[in-house]
Amino acid sequence: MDTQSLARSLNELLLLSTLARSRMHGYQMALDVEERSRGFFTFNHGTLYPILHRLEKEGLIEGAWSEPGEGRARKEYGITPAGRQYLRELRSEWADLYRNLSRLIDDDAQQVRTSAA
Amino acid sequence: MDTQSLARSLNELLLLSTLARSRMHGYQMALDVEERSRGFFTFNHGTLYPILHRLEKEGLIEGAWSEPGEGRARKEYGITPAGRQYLRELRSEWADLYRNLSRLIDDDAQQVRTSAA
DNA sequence: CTCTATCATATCGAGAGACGATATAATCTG
DNA sequence: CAGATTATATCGTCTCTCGATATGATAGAG
Repeated sequence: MDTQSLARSLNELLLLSTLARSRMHGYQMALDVEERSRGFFTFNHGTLYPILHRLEKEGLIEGAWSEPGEGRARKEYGITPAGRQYLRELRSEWADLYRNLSRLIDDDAQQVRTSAA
Repeated sequence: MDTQSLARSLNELLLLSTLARSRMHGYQMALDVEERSRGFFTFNHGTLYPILHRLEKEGLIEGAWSEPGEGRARKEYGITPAGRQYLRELRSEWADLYRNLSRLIDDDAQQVRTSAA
């Protein structure tokens, strides 16, 4: 496990899984994640945009600026096939992580119960 | 969710839950975590010791050097009551995190399945 | 019509912390 | 005795989050 990149991995997972549901622009992704998680997950703007730029650079998402004249300028993103593949990997990594973590935690809980008895 | 401190939180969880099972020294904790997770979690030494020092400073663990003459000098740690309390909080935080994450992921998986059908 | 709040994107500096490298030394093994 | 392993410690680098700050468009209030 690369613990260093956990935050990055989680942020990417949240954004990509949101984009997998439907195309949308950055600000909307942040609102969507926050709303769907009932406020549990949030995005700082200073975190959000650099991640989107990185994901686009890596070909995992694709962005297109709205036509001038169609209201406020925004960049709408969609997930690419590579992005979907990477999303599957992230999902699997987090499932593995939590599976392994639970096993240790459950062991401990049992241990605590035993030694407290 | 404070995503920045995820790595820190996970590392602390791994170490504290190990110490909750039995007293041991730092190097042994790293081996223990690695062994019990069948190699999934590992600790770099450059990560391990600073964390132990921090946890001790915060009163979550207590260390005592082995008597000189009892073989190789090592520092044996035990978890404090405050440490056990903090461990419970960490467990709960991670359970919350994964519960919230799964909910979003499951939603997406459903969406993907639906749109692929 | 003007003023303010919100929408929307962007970047920068500071700080935190993991990671690999490096150091030190005792002990065990061949 | 030599090399491997045990055991702790620290330092510099690198990555990344986070809060602050900037910019400007648009919508709604008065």
